[in-house]
Amino acid sequence: MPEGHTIHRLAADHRDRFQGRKTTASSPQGKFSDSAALVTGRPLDTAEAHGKHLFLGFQDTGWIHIHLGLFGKVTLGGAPAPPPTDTVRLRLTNDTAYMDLRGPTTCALITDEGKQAIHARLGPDPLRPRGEGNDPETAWRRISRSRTTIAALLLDQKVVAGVGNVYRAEVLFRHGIDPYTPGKDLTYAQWTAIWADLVDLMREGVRHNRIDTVRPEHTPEAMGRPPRVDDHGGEVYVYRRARQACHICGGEIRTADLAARNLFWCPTCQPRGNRP
DNA sequence: GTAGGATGCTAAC
DNA sequence: TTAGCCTCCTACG
Repeated sequence: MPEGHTIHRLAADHRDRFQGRKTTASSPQGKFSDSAALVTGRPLDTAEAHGKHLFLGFQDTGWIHIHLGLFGKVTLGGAPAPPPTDTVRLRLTNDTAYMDLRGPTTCALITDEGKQAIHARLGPDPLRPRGEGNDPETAWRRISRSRTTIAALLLDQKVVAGVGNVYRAEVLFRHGIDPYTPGKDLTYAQWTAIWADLVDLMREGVRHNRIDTVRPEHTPEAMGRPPRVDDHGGEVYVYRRARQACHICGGEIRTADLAARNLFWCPTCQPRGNRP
């Protein structure tokens, strides 16, 4: 399931399996058939991610722009590909590999200009190379003059690209910051620490293809507690742990609706007073 | 078998 | 602020 780390991992996986090789594209489900026909027979030049957007570049054809949304899923495997099911929006194959895309919000063939327009409306991405505006200062310019809560700002892709509901909850917990703190009340030091942490956490997420945020000293083993299993694959402090005990203080994790998303936090470890 | 959610986002009110 | 989109999985009868 897709936050930025998933998409950057997919870009790398596509480069490994498809780059420089003739690709066959099809749309068993039908909605991408015309564009698939244009791509078929072309080699993949490159694959790139910005936030939660994936771009697959095909020689002389353009870019397949993919956004997984909440449900979208990519399956990668070796040849021969199994018979596609009727929900497969896009299938890519070559001699040795296949990719199936299901349920995306977006799967469209776009031009260089179209791609530029998407980059232009996205904020800096902790997983992209630093420089040319892709840095914490660019985000800070918006955050530091916003009355919106830091929890909402972190999910705003124009402010930071790639952070989703899990990283939002976890990074705020790791820095002891009340999610309802207005952006303008955050200190620059707090923000640069959050950014640096996102860089580390999300790189780790790309490497392991899952979200782990619990520091070594807080693992169940280190705390002398029984092992735990979070049902979304990674080890986390607060995400989807409403009404359970905080791993650090033992208090109850809280949840609330914030801008139509589920927010999780520990009111003890992220106190309201913990503001400048 | 079916309802309801889920790591997302946008257009329209 | 809400409805709508897209799919899969779990919990509950």
